[in-house]
Amino acid sequence: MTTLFPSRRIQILLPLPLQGVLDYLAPDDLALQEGDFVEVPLGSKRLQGVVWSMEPPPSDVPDERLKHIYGRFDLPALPDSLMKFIDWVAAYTLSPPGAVLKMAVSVPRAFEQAKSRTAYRLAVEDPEELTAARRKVYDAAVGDMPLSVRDWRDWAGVGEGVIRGMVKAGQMTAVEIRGEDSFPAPDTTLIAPSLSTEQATAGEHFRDLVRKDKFQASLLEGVTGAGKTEVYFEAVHEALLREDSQVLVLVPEIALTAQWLDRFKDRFGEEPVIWHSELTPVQRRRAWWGVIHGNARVVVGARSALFLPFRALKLIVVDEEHSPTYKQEDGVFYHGRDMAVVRAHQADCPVILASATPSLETLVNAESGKYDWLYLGERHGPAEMPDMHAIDMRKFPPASGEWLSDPLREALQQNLERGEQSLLYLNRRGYAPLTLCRTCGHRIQCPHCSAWLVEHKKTGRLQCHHCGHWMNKPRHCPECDSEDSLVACGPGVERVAEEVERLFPEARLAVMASDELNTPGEIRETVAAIVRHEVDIIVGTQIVTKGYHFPDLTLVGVVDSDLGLSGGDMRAAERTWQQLEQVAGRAGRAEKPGTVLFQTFMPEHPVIDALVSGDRDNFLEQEANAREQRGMPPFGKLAAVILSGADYNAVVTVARQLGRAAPRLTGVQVLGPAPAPLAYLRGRHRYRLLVKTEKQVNIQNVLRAWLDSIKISGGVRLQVDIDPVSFF
DNA sequence: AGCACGCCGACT
DNA sequence: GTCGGCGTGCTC
Repeated sequence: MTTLFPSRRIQILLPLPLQGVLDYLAPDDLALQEGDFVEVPLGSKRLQGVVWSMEPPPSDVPDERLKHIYGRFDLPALPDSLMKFIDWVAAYTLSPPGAVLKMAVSVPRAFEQAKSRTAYRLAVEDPEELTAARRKVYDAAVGDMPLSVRDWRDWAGVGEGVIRGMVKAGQMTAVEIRGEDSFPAPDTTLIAPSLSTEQATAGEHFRDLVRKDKFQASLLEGVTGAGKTEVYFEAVHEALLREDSQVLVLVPEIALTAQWLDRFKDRFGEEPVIWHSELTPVQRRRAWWGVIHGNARVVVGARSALFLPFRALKLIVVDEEHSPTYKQEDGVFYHGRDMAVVRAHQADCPVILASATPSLETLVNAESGKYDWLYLGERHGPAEMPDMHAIDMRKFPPASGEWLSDPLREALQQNLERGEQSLLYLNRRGYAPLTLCRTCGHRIQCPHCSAWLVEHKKTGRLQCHHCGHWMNKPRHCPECDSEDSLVACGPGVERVAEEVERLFPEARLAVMASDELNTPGEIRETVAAIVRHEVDIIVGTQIVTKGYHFPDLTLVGVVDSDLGLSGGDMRAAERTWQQLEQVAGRAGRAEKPGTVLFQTFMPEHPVIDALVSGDRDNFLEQEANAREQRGMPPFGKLAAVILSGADYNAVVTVARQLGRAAPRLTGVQVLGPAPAPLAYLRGRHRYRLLVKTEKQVNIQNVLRAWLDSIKISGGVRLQVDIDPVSFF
């Protein structure tokens, strides 16, 4: 059948987890190019998609089954580098390309035409005669930037009538600008802070890379407090000197970067464009439009910012590159740090991975010369590295129900007397991680997960940290019904805070945990209060490790240094070291020297030894050797196949079936199936297989061939996690 | 991801 | 005899 209007076949990628692209017909007279946003029918719905190819390969879907596209949106095309990136990520993670596209375009009302508004710019260069008011307008003008009448009024300090008069007189012309798409450009003329010699050297190196305008990955390693941010700001500055350039800075958790934003504003006069999943729909749309139209020059964001439609990416920075938060573990499983390197490669621009405690993966690449390696060994300004000591808890056991040893208590006391700030770190939210019945030994578990419920005294609840489940703390044991027999076991930050209150009733206390600080504003406020020294002792989880600078903080006590060392995870030691090194780095960041005390039951453990002796090279080398021997990443490849479902038997059946069909190839090893470490999560039973291959093996091909050979049914879901980081 | 088609329990 | 459960499969 021929259609009335001549049309051609094109391929559209829809932001849905479909197998691939779909063919559509587009009228010949509609100018289209790859990357264009179009609207198409799918079933009974209208959907937005992207032209993925104008020359589709032959397909077995005949022309007469094809539908016509409705039309094209008036938007810049999806940049070619992003299309390549989407295809690459899809192939690498074994995800449908549409699922990856979804991450790039899931912006409310992204395709609607923005309301345009009228702005005015000066039309005549240097008019000879001007009234005083009009003179003011000329003096206020910045380049030929168009402003609305109202903005001119406020900016130049004249009445609106003056502007309208100038329009009438032909001294100004009207331009239509899109309603929401402008961001103020960062100011590159501000005076940079003075840098130390090593900072300046590293900064110059990065400026050079940016000027070369080629892909190159670098590790910027620097002890905590060495001023890495100022160094990569040099690179950001250099990139911004180029016209229409864009820069992406990835941070682990955008909610926690208030201090970072302040520093950026000091350096560049404006706040960067912010991107994360908690943005309101309006903010999201505004940021996305700013990026695709090119006027969002610097974006700071969580890992999902990698999928923004940058037109002219000239630099990517991954701050705190070791952070496990870069790993996305739902939907499309990807590692933000690794994908940032790929993104930079495709955009052909430099990428800087910054950390005080680099991941083993990155260090191996730096050592092999694949990445440039810049090292900052001195703290900036007068600050020195803190003293680190282990407290052997076997020698100084606290009384039952208490968690702070005598040496740590004494150190806190002295620090208080000196009027300096202290931080107690415990990576455990809530009051107690376990509630136990003294009578029958019952442990209160989450009904939907294989995990204990954590007591939160503040809310009087027992709460699951893996799903949303909670219950009020009961008075009777749910198992044996004994009254008042439930006891809290182990410490969380709330409990340590309680102990501090008891010990130092006069001290001003702040608890920093995600349960206490819900919004970026609350975090900002608490951080500011600490900086103003309105707090003497901080008790905090994870979130205190996020690069804060507290000048008066001189003592850090790690309540349980051993937490996280047990439990078979190949990254347990590395991660614990990173975390503790980062916490330790909060101490003594200004003039006053810092002390760090690690409470531990195994002071001889390599992690504790590495921290106390400062010999991290030796520690990391051992870690690397251990992994190399076992063929683990980064020396081999690893993927996890996770099966989950509400019906235990169905899950096990599929798992066994997969295990039997496991590929038998040289250089490929399949481990399992075995119950996944969290064997029951959110009401689903979980089984896992691990695939380990030698480095030269294409693990994706192995997985595809294997997984395609098995038919999965019965409500069982299969997820593939390439390069898994957490093993839960 | 939606949404429609399709085979087995409690209602007018 | 029909309404409806959500299990499987398709959408160009």
